[in-house]
Amino acid sequence: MMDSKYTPQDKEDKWYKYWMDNKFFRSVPDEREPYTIVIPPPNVTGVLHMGHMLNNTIQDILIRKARMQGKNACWVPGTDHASIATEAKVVQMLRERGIKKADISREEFLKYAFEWKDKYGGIILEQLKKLGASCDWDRTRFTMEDSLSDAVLDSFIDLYNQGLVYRDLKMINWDPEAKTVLSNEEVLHSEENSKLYYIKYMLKDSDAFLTVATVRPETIMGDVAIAVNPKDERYQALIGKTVIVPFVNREVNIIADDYVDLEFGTGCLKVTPAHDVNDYEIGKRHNLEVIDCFNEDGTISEAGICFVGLDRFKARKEAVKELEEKGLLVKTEDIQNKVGRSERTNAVIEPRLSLQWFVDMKKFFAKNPQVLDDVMNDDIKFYPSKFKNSYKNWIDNIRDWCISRQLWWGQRIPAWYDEKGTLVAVCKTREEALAKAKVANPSITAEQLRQEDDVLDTWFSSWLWPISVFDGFKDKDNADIKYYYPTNDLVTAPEIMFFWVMRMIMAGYEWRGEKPFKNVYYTGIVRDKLRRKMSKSLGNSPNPLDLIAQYGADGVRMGMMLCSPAGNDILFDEKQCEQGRNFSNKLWNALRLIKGWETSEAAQPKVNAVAGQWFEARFNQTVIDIENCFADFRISEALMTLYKLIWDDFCSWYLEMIKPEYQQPIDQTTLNQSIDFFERLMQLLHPFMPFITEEIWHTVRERGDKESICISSYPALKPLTPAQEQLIEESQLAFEIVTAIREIRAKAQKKNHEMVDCFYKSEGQITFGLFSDTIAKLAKLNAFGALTDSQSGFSRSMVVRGYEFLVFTGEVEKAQDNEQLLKDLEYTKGFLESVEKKLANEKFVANAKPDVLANEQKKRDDAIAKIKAISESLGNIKE
RNA sequence: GGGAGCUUAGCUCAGCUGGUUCAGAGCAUCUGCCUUACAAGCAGAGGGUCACAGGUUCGAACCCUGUAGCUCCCA
Repeated sequence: MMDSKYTPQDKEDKWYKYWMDNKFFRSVPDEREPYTIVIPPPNVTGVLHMGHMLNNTIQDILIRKARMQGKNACWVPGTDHASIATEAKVVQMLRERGIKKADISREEFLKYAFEWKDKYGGIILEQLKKLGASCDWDRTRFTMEDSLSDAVLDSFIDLYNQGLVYRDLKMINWDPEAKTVLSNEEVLHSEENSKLYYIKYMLKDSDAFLTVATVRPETIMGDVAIAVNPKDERYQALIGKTVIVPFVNREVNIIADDYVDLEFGTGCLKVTPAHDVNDYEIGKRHNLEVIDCFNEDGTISEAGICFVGLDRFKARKEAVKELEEKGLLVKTEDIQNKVGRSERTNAVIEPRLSLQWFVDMKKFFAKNPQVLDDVMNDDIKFYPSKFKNSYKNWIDNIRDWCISRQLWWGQRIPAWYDEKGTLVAVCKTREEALAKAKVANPSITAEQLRQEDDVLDTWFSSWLWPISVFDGFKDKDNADIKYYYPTNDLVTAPEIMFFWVMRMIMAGYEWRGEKPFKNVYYTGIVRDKLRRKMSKSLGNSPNPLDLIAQYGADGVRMGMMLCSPAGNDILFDEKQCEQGRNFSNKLWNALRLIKGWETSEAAQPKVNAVAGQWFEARFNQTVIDIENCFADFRISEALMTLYKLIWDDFCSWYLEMIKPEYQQPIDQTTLNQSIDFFERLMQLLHPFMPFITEEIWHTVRERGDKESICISSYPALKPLTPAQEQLIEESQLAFEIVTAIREIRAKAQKKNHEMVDCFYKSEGQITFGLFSDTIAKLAKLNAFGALTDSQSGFSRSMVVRGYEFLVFTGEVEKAQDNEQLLKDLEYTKGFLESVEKKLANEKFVANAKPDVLANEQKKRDDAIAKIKAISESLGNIKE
């Protein structure tokens, strides 16, 4: 006998192994229609978090469904090399072994890095398997492998040759912890509590002073001017005068510049071109010197003269202390200001003037206008479409993309310099570079050439991903890229729109002349019940693997999907997984019921035949509903629709209709029909809950060695016949009647096994179609028929759709039981009144469409009938 | 500061181009059931002035204007 509780743990590993052993997820080009998803490559250092769970569950649902629908489904997995994160891990590993990065060569470092990657880099992919992800693991790619690295270098060189990539000295975002530049997108800005310091700057040869407000006193040593707004009447007389910069006693001028905000602080701005983007601009306008007083690790440099070697935040404290001692600190204010932090290290970003490589985005879009256009005209469709706005807004205000990073882990930029540091060539090999260099300088030798030290941004690899995973750079016309590209769907979080989505689209048009995917589905962000984003630092994120262990992957998948409408954040609550687990158990018990039946030779009873016809109709109807949901990526709605079909229609109605008396056998026809339904329900459900559906599919019927539900044929779409439509219509009336009778039984405190009689008035006007016997069975009736004079005894009455029924419960009905009827009567009268008012309105009759009008008339007639029935019913009770 | 979006039941959300009893679903709640598939369950029930104020219309959750509150993106 099967256990009454489903235990997923032992089943899930078994089936994943079965799928892998039989290579069901393998895809190679053939004559079928392809359906392709490339995974947005997770960070190789990463471990599975709730965001991944959601994201990959959706991808798996899409890919499994496509696979069952006969498409050649290909889901390409892999990871990106995550330069900053991985480099930090490797440095840490080296430190543990007593090795300093500074003491080893670049080549040695990379050897260690690959060693680390081989050892720890696959964790997240293994975790995806626990989730049930049906990736083609033979296609697993990594952004640092040779073919993909070549693609990165080739595309860099290509862009350089077109003038789309350039090197320039600019203010950039510096991460002093990772000691590298970051792109704008990798900097997160948020409001933080800071202090605003009001500091005296003495006028030269005078006791007078200016008060300057700043949040960054540690940059005073880099001050080269004080700026005021030219319109600021307070300071007109001072423009052109000289002040003394504290600490360094530098003499600087008071200048006038429109940028200065009259309202902020005192209206006087200290200008530090090396350490602020706006100051840098002011400096350019006024030809000011740039004094960089920081080192790359955020400590004060020699150029700072004071506080040399101190960390910038310690220097700030020291500076404030010293200013106070010198009497130069006027006051301190608490303020909130925007602070930029590194997405990776959380270090406060330091604006820094630096020579870096950039992609000229405006020029790129001018060359590839489809990047914007094809999203706006839905050639690439965004779900939900509201994200088109953000996309456009971002492109309209685009800034150049900084792609160089001061790291070793990554593709080294293929640029070559001579001994003076002049760029002489952009090409892959030293030999090529030498040939190019010789054109300008015939005497140059290979040894004199120096390759760029910096590597390319990880995102400069992953934007090529939809092409490079199919080796579309190495061999432009290979069979894979021709077959799988463009891919179908990209599933990712909205915050990734600029990192991946837009850049993948850019790369797609630039190198393939074709979009990389047809649809982009943006998932919500996973938050906790309090709407806080799940994060490691808050500790509010459950460990996904623990959840899987507790509820089963199926339960967790279902739990996540039930509450994630497209584009809405999901407020994760373990209760949802519980709901998923409960559903698994429901399925399990349905299986138990069916497997427990003995069969008889008896012919199929009519009730069972009707049940079969009805469920077939409901099934077809739901398949269509689900398909429509999928067409709009309303995946959670698809699941809910299916959930209700299985729980309500199949378990609560269908199985109850056909269930034989206790320990009685069932006829073979009904059993076959039920197994058939069950099997098809499991197929519909398989994309959502792959494991339990496989288990049931194998249990409910004998299967061969290499058979699997995951490669079985998804139920076909069959439009409903008029007869089926009618059957569903009839069933709804029948169910209403059953529910009403059950309610009366409950009120009359009838035990489940106690049978009652039910008779209806209005004979001839009401028909139950094929459902008379079904009603009797489900409502536990002895007799069900038209009311005649022969019935006697105590009864309760009920009204369904304007028809009156008497349920003979054998007990006296109390007055309080009328309440519901009275309420009903009142409501219906009010309803009738509003309908009649509408119909009496000449303008309504004149303007409304004919079908609307007809409907209102029908509503009126129905209401009148209902009022009559209720009144009669109330009359009965009084007697 | 610029842009986008949201506000419907206790919670999370559906509600497409105004008109089917349109005010819905799931969860939660309440009541009664240990009925031999399932208490991780069964059967029933209650619950909303559709943020607020105006307007358009025969008719508004839906369209328009304003107000309040919230969220996100960008600077």
